[in-house]
Amino acid sequence: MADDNAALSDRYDPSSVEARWYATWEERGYFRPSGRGKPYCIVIPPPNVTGSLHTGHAFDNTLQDVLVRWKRMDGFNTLWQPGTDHAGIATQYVVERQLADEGKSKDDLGREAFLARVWAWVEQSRGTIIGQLKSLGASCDWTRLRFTLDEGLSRAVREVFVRLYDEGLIYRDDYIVNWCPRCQTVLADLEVEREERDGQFVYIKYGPLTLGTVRPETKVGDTGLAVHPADPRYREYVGRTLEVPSVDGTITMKVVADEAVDPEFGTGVIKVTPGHDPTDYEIGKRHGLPVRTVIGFDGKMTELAGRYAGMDRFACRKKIVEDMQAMGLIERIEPYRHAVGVCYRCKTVVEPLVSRQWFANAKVLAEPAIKAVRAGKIKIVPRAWAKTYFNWMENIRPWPLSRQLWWGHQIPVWYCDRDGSVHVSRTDLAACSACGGPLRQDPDVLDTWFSSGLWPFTTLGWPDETAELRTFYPTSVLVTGFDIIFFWVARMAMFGLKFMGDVPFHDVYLHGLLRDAEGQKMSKTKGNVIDPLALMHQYGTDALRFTLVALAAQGREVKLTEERVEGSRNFANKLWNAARLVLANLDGYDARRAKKTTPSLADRWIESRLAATIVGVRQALRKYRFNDAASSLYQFIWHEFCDWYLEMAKVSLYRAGTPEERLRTQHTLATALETTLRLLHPVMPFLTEELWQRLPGAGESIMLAKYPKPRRGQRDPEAERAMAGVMAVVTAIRNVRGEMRVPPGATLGVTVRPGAAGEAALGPSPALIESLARARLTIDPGAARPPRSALAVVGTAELYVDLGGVVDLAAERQRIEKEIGRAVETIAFLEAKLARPEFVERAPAHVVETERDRLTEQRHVREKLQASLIWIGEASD
RNA sequence: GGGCGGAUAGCUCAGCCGGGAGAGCACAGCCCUUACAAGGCUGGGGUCGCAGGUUCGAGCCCUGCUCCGCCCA
Repeated sequence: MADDNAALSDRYDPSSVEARWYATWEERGYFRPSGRGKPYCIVIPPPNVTGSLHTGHAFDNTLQDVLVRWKRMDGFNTLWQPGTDHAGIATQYVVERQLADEGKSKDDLGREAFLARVWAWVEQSRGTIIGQLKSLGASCDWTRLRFTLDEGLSRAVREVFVRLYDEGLIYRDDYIVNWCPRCQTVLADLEVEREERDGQFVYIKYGPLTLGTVRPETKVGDTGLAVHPADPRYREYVGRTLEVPSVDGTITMKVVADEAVDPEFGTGVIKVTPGHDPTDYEIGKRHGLPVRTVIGFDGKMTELAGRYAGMDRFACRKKIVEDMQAMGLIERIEPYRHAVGVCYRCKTVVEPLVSRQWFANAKVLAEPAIKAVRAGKIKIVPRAWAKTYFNWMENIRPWPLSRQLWWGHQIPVWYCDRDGSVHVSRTDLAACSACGGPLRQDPDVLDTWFSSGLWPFTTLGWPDETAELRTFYPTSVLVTGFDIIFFWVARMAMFGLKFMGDVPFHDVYLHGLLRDAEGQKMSKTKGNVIDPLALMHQYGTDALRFTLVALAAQGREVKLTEERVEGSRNFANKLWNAARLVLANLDGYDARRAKKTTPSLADRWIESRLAATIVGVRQALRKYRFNDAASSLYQFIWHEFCDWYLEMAKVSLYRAGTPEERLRTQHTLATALETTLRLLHPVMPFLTEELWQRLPGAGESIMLAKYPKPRRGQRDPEAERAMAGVMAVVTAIRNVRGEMRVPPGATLGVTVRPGAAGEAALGPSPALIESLARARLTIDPGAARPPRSALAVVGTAELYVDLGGVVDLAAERQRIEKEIGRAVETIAFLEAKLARPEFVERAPAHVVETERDRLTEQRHVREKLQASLIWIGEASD
């Protein structure tokens, strides 16, 4: 092993490590639940099988892997359930576009051939995605991989549909819905995005009235006019029927009064087009206005549009305005920027249309889901999102379930055309149970979120009562982006409570969304997508993972930059090299003998700091404060272990150490590093395993090792205090060196004059200070300041740094004056604070005490520094 | 229209229960000191968006305002 270690490169090379360890872990079955301990379960947010994963997925899955690896090491019976989502409309759209590139449409192929084509794509995409997750180090139990269209999950979908139908919670209705003319399907409100578009606000004359509209083409679908009931301007028209000249002759329109009209907007009059606007649909219902469908499912004007029939809706908009202008029906036209609804997949402007669809009564389902969050049975982290959840859930609207797609779970409903009966069934039906006539299955499929809403229990086996379901439901935590609270989190909460009688997860951790450096959402069309594989390849998977964990502050935007990943790569390299140093110095190390030796101040200090880090990291993970965990680890490893402890260890290893001290140092090096690797493993699994395996006494895998636990008595406040003193002295000497431009190579003579506090810490540690500060120390309580020396004040001690013949008195004066300035400022602040009786009387005693101590110390510092100025004055004479 | 965020160093962002503000990167100076130049040491840099209020004390709590962003209708 020593030979291996000697051969360690001075740079960490992830490529030679990652694939090897992942394959080993998977082969040995480490990702499967151990079957021992309390259950801990995360179900993966199933990625859409629409291609490959982006950095946002890497983010989401890294956080899950951190939790899962941590809990697994902590002795839980851990399951990370993987799978993918068929993603109805999204996947169908991707494949349709592929076909379009070949000059074909899905209708050319027909339903069956098209679906075969989608399946082929799915196989490919799914392989890519799983490969990416494995590259990321995701410790999912791949033997349990699921897909929303799997036989079992499909059975669950039917079961749910039938039960809800039987309870009257699923029903068929004619209603105005969002229609995507490109995808040829209904969309739920959630699936419609708003986009700002430039348009025109056209003021049209309707007989004696004038009104503004952004959709003049729907004029031929108008069946009424509406005003606000309290609007005095139009009171006389309410209830009247107007004969108004229009593009297609004269039409009669009833004027109604409705609260929904905003009298401030436009002229205060609106045209009512119940067939093409949700608000108008409601108004029409209230006042008995008929629905006139003038735009069809293809986005073209219908027969009812008269001479515009067959025209595209946007072409018609232009034409109708021209026609009305020619007829003098347009009063004026204003440019107008407004938000239009577009399909969330293909960005086509949606058309509100009345059609017959299947709906779920979301209001009834939502109630228990609201209560569960209120009662704390589901804990949303960060808490602020609970408000958003309530806001939506309390105003939830019927959920349109059917989609006019081919890809997905076909709705388990059969119609008999002979007797008009409707049959809802768990199993396929062939003949009408009533009349024996042939049946026709509803051609539509279910909203993709209908099946993903069942994910936490269908992946565990439901509707069968499996052992996994009993063990792992409710799952422990759901980790996902805040953008799918409504789409997914809310639906899982509803379905879980409905069908399992319990919440689907105890915690929901909602993270921000990954953005590029400019804060832009990553998208393929913008070309700003960062490929996770490319980053992993260039910087190492652990570096990417560390970066993502460090960025996971509980905000809304997570801005990823390559520089950040580079920094993490450097961090990995730092740890790699620290381990090299440790490994290169373990010759003759014997753990059993080493344990009997006495730890030095440095040993006690690093052990205490490590204990503090363990507490900090565990606490951060428990609270899903991933970035805090990352910075604790970074701070400890780089700035405490490497910057200080390793440098101090060199002293006893190379210079001042007795054999026993050397042994003890080896022991601390080995154990502290070993513990640190375990503590870091969930974040950087590959590097930690690779190094851990090289340490003496390593086991089978770091994955099976215990996660570090805090133990009573590990903190050593005395050692931390003493080390703080040593570090302050070292820093002060280095400071003088830096400010006075003394070359780092030169050894400085330093006389220490301990002050009132005694600086007891200096006693056992001059060798440490000498080494770390490259100085030769003389400790003398009675020392006078030698000529040609600079002064540093640490606490109540004075350090005289001998600068040989080269002291630049002007530079020294400048340096001292700067420090006096700082002390004077602090003193003034503290004096003012302590002079106020309110502070002294009302602030807690310990706060007052601390401030008094600081004042005393700062006064002392100022005094010494001022004396130094006098000394400089004399010396320069 | 309703709701929710954000505004802190040049940049990107942390900052928990109120006790003189931190990190990474960037910047400046000195160093190839045998773990690491993907490095070391040192340093400069802040009216915590604005205005009030509560408090002995406010980046943090309250009110109002300005600007930016997101969600819902």
